[in-house]
Amino acid sequence: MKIRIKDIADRAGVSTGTIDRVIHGREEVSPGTRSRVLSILKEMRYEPDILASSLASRRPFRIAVLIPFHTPENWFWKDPMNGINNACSELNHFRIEVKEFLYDQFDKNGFLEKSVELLESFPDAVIAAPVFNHETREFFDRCHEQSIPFISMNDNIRHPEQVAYVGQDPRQSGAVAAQLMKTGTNGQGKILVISIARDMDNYNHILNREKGFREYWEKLNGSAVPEIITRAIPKDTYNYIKRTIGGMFEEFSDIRGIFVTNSRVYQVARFLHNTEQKNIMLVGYDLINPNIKYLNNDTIDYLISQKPHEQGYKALMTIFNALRLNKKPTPELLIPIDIICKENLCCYQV
Amino acid sequence: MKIRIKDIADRAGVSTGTIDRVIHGREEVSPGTRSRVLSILKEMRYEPDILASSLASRRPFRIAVLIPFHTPENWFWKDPMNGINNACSELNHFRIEVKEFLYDQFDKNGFLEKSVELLESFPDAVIAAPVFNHETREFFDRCHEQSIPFISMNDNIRHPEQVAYVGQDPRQSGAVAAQLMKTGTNGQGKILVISIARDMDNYNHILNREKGFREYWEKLNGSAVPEIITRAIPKDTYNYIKRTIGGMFEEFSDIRGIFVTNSRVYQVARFLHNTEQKNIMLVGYDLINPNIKYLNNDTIDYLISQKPHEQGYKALMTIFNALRLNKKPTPELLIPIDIICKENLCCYQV
DNA sequence: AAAATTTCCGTGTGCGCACACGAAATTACA
DNA sequence: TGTAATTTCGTGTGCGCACACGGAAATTTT
Repeated sequence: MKIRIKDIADRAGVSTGTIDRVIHGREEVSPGTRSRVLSILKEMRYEPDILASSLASRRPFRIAVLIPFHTPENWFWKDPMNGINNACSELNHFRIEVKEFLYDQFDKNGFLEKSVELLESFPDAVIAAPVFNHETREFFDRCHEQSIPFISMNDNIRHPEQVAYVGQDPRQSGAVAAQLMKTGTNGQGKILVISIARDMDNYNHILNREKGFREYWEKLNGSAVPEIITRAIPKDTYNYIKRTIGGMFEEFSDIRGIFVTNSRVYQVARFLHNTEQKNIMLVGYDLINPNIKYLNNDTIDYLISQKPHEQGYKALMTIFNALRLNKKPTPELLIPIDIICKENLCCYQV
Repeated sequence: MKIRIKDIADRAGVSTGTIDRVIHGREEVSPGTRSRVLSILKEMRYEPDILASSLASRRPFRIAVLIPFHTPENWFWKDPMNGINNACSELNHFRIEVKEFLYDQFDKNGFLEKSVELLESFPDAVIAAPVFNHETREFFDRCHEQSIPFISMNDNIRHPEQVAYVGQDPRQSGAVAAQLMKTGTNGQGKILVISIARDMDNYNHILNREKGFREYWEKLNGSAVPEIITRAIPKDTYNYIKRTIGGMFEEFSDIRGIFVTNSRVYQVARFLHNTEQKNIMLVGYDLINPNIKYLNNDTIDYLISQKPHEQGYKALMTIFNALRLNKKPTPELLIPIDIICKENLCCYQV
């Protein structure tokens, strides 16, 4: 039923050793038999038995991870790493090893150093998050030169050679936020779009989310459309935010909703809570603790989850499936845009 | 590093064959050595290598599935079965076999026949959906007698011996629907709760969803609370539904929202669409085609997904993990209560 | 033409486990 | 005490593959 190396060998009139050499692309095979074996392999649709293969090979399958490290103040990259490690432990029967190359997400040189270190370790595959766009692109080129397959997560840079991209569509998530806003405000009044970001971190995401948010209303015809006021806040200290948002409330009347384009939404929630403004609809991103706190006391109405854990998990699973099981993935693995409220929160917490 | 049977054998002063007999609970081992080996196994924390184990054993791991079949008119059980089959093909390296025992969900005798047939095939594990509560309970007892592990999905019956339950919390999903309703109506006006169900299928689910919906408003203090009017519709023909709902609109003024407690929400959507009532908020269940149609044309505002595919997938994965990998699962595997709108629909469609 | 390389390929062993077979030890029975 | 029956256990083989080793054939060198 199942085709084994032995079957191929019999058919080709050579020994299993030769088949093995062909399969693994090793030398010491004459061009003639090599091409003959290759065609028989294809013809008989040989697929290696991953059980026997993993059992017999001493060397583990080594995956290198190149993402920023997390700190007590910046836990953003903690969940993706956990997701990767969880996937790894689920697959550890297959002798998988994950090696972490973690860098400071604000230090370009640190990134470069780590990426060199990574390439010198000659891993079997790479998972990377493109924080520094240009540098990551060069790093991927280097991977390709060394013929190391790689996968990108969280932020798409569409390298022609990448196995896949795992992440969320930021435009679409902006549209989801707009739909929630429409349900809550019915298109009346004004809506603020607030981006709180120092150092432009994740700036692409923020821009695209806002874009998707605005496009939603443009596509709407016939219904009422609110006035949308955008503001970028370059500092994430509470005092600064309080002053900025407070100023906007003085400047504009009839504000019905606020859409915060990233995880800093808890700062706006804090402001609304402190000033006891109950009837403002508030939507933001990410299930981090301060956000959850304000979700539970009804200051934040909805959060959109990026599912960082699942991103890491899927990245590892996908690259394993692609390389060990020969299952070619869809090039863009889009993570669902989950809408979280107080009532369904519990199911999403790991 | 890793403990093998050989290590245990050396330690116990016997051969690997004896260890094998102890591990598999076979006879032909003296009580003395058996207990000695058992304690050494525990002490050294032996865990079998599932790779080698699957490779060496000729017999596949046979899983029996006892759920209703689906028809062109009743596709409810199609996705769970697909989820099971997908999980199976992901695990098929490990020599897994799924055998389906499908019955008519309205025919109790058919269920009984299939369950007898199943037990006579002596599977290694069972996945079942408890449509007939009492009969399923007896069936689980029978499984336990034959020492066949089993897992229940979609509807919880809490059998003491079951490996786990996979499904959604219907109460909580009712609360989610209520939260959406509150966002959309702000607690003003009246809300209808409609249950369209012939033959009381899934009746428990329906009751609990309504319960959760009502409890949400009871817990609310300080805010406006709408008047909630419940109605059960025992037939699912459009004419009947049109008459009933039409009557309610005549009877009650200021209806702002409708919550349909199951997948028949498309019938209500059809009514609203035909009568051109645009400002009624409509929330229901399940991503089935007619519902998706009305979601896309803005008649249905939100759908709650039961993720039937994921339920089947998780059921199989869980029982495999529990039995082959010795990973004990959490007894209740609750599927997230996903909120679907037109904008995030695409990510959830398989 | 013999020797020295180099190219090409077959054989054998082991990964950790399952299971069949048969041997040894023990017990039962005459 | 000897034999048969039974219990208890060890050995060997195979699952499909990876990889080391060494041998034969082809090629080059002397």
